Amino acid sequence: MITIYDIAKRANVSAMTVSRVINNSGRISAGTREKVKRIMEELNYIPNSTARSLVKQETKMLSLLITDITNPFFTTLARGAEDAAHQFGYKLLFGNSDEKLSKEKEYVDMVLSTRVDGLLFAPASDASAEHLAMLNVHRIPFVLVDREVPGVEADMVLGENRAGAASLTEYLVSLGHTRIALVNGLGTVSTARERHAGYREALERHRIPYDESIILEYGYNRFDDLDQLDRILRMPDPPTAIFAANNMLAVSIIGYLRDKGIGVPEHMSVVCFEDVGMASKLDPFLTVAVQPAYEFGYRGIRLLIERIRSKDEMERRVIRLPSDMIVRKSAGAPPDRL
Amino acid sequence: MITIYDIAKRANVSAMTVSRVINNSGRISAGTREKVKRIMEELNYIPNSTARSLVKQETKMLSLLITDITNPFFTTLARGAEDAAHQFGYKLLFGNSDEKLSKEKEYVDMVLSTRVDGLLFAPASDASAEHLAMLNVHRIPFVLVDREVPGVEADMVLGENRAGAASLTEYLVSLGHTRIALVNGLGTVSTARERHAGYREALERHRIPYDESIILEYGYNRFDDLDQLDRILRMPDPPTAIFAANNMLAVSIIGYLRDKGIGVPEHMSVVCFEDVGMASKLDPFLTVAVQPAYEFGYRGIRLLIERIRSKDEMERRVIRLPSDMIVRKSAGAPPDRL
DNA sequence: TTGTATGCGTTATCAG
DNA sequence: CTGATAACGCATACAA
Repeated sequence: MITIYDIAKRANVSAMTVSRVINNSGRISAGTREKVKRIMEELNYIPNSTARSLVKQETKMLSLLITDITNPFFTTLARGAEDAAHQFGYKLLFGNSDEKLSKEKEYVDMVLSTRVDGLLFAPASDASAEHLAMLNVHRIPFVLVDREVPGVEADMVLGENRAGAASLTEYLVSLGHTRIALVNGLGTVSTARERHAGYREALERHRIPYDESIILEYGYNRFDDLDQLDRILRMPDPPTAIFAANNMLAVSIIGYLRDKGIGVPEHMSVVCFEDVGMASKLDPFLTVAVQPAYEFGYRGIRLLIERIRSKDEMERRVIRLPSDMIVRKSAGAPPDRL
Repeated sequence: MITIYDIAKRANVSAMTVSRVINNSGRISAGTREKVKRIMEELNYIPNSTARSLVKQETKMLSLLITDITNPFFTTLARGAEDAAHQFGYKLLFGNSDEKLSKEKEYVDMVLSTRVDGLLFAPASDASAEHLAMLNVHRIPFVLVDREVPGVEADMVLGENRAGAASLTEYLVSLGHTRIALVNGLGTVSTARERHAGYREALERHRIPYDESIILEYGYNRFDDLDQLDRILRMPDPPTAIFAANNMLAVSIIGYLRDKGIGVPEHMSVVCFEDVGMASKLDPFLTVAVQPAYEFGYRGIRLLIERIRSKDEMERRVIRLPSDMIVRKSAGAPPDRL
């Protein structure tokens, strides 16, 4: 490996001089600067950032922890995060918790020892508080993205889940639906609670009774126990519409309905939070509330970098990003009205 | 920051003893081991891997460079890579070249200075050879994934593009099509060349004339200049089917046809290489050749780790992964036969 | 079983 | 404008 000493020897200067030209620090005569630069080129020298990190106590690495790398929302978010990081001279370490606390913990341990300069964190659930506490112990700055955690004070980039869910629900109501099922994420995740609140709020506004028996809960990426859905379909007064709290759930639900021969939207209307990536381009079918996923990532990283630079002197910042309802074809009037 | 010296002082041992219990190396009396461990717990000690990397000359970090982070093929590949890396105790640094050589170069420079132990590399084009050469200069092991580069000898995980493309084409032929357009990726990318070869091979096998005027070339992620497509649609004898060389192209083409009021498959059959993620779950519509994307990533990382461990003593390995044709509904008999 | 000296590649500090 | 020295946190080699 070529080091600054190799360069120094060849250039007949000290290692410090080489270091200075690399970092453009201190005054250096044009002559030696050119000479050193030339030799660095010749020898294909590349600074060792490990060594630099050790002395400077910073790695210029940020970490992004998401809960589902196969979900287009998170990959688009990742894209935004990567762009921002790259733009500001940071590298990005990715992690995928799969919505699992155990994987999340392993990942937190990993980044702790890697000494990243900061973390953009999408917590798997409220229980992530414990992992966040570890970050605090070790003074690693972090920004929460997409989800918040009760009791944890931090910079955050969140969606307007409540308003978005209310709009989607009201849209169904405007179509004539009064029996609207909610297939939600787990109650331990803030977005699920907020979407639930928005749903309920819309119902109340229109004096539609809230019925717990048509509220279902699943993990955002694990739609396994279909019996629950089956149960509400077999009710004497089954729902005529389903509000799925995220895209994966919506996709699974529609597949399930298709297998049962239940047409969407003829027999059942379906809307959901989050767009479905390529699917909506291939066939603009699903009516959704789209979140600005790229912005989540981009602004999250920016916030994080500002936090790192300002240490604890900046006051806490929370950004709320609105979602945008896109009406397509998966919801229509309830069948009994036709 | 807590260091091994802090632990050592509290435990009345030397730093080396602490280092030994951390690494389970050398013989240590059960007593001191326990004592040291307890104190590490108390102080929330976490080893500084930057320092460790510097002395051990390895970072336990691998890097994955893909060309499109929004393409489900690559995110699934990434998922496999991450699983493998995690399983073998490596961290994964992600990069996204966007099919652009300039971004690829920046990324290569970055990882070079980060001193990752190895790279899983999906080259943007044949011109990536230059960047690969830089890796060789600095003795960074790498494995090529999805695409190969002429003149570059390396371990690789590739798809059976030729056979897959031939199957897809033959399927169209079996449906009765004889005018089949190919909307391909750039000729500077190995997969595009191989898919083209497979297409041509199938045509020849069935004595169908090969017509260059219905071969189009686009970047895999940039389907902009639609005039080309328009031109072949207006031909006196337009194609009755289109073979899109990747998923993004297929999605764009179908959107374009839809806007023109051309129904798929009634007026035009469309098939493509690569599945379309959620879209195929939401509506199993597109007939495709699916590649085992997860395996690409998982096996790529395994190959890379084996290469790192064996230095240059292992012989070169090339893994070819077959694709699987899934017949859905986007292709049918040519309209003039109905 | 445990400790001491040294070095990994770089930068901060202070001296010249 | 340039250089010598120490330090970052840890592990290797050797000694005790």
